[in-house]
Amino acid sequence: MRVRDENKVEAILQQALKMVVEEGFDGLSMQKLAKAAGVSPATIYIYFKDRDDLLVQLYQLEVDKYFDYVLDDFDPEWSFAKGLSVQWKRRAQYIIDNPDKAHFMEHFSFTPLNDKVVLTHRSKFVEVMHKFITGAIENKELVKMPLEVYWSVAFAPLYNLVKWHKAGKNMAGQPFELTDEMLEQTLGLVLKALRP
Amino acid sequence: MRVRDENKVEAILQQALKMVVEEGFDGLSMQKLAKAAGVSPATIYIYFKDRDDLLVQLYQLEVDKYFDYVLDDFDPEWSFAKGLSVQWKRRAQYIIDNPDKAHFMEHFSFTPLNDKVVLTHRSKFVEVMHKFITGAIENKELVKMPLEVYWSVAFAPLYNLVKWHKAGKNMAGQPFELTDEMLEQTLGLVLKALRP
DNA sequence: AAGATAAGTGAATATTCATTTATTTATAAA
DNA sequence: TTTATAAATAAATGAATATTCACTTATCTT
Repeated sequence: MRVRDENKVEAILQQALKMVVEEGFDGLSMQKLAKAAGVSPATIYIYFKDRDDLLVQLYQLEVDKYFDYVLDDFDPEWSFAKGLSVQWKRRAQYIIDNPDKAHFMEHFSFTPLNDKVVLTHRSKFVEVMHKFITGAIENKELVKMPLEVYWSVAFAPLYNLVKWHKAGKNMAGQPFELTDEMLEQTLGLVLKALRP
Repeated sequence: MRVRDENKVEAILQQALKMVVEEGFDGLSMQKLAKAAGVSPATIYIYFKDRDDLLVQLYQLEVDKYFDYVLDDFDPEWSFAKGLSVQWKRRAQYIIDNPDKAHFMEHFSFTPLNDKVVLTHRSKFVEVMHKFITGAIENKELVKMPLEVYWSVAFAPLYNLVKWHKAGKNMAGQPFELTDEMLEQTLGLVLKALRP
């Protein structure tokens, strides 16, 4: 039996991600992707049922990698300030180091394909987060609030800043570059918002 | 001379927006759009140079409408708390009342077409915002920070909550519905973050 | 070394795509 | 009413699309 070449499937996935970021979802065609990945179009269909399946699998793989990175070593018993700071900086580091992956994940979530995503890894992730903020609320380190409100206040500003940083321009089209100082300040503001 | 039918161009634009939201940018074809709008494909090319031009114009029109709504009656001389609250609630109202428009605008901004957008109305908007927060900083009503940091902390959480509300599920795929109480609380947290 | 089997492929399929062309239609001005 | 003109269209164009098919190739097992 001929052996499976894992480089091929990895090349397909990473080229697909790159093409979506550079040309949008409507810029991704199977033939162009095959050429970019150095395989035959038919090879893609060995590993993926169809185009949608490829994109959904790619998204799930990237989300898993991201959450693995963010959760690594995380201990829900940490103080709220430490736990949030560590998570926040991990996220910042990952998405600044991997702007294409971050852009793909966010872009994907606005796509109708988002409805096809099934959750595996993520439920574990949310469990840990839930335990973390429930504990923080009990210890009076965090104002009582729904998980979604916490998450939005804590992390949405970060994603927004990185989005503008990647685009090189702010909401008005003016040049914008994110600095460490801005990140520090934003984290400070977020901590201030959430502490009782 | 035959007279221009403005209903036609409006139908084209609104059907395009709807199709993008429901089927993604790769679900928008000119022939399907023409059929949905009740016109011939060739008619679209009377009003728009090509597919990209249609989408870019649509985006700019929607952004202009949104910002007009948000800016209406706004006075940069208001106190920081009042100015932010008014803006925040206006935004919340508009995007909750017009979920498709909001979704389209956000989705678009992750698309390569975003690079083709030129700014007219928006620079005036940013001017007003800049004056507002500069004044607030001078009056010691707002911590000193870049406009982009202010914007991200103030509004990104709102957009995130509405995004989950529209999807009907949160970051973990669990059912989610945004309540007025959550909105109130989020605004409160944002105000707390930004005030000295 | 031979056989079995899954990986991998190039070329073809029918379909859909964005856009154009030749033509008709409606209306404002004469 | 006639004329000029831009709006509007149906039908057509060639290019690009996702996917499949018949076939070849590499490698493990025997």
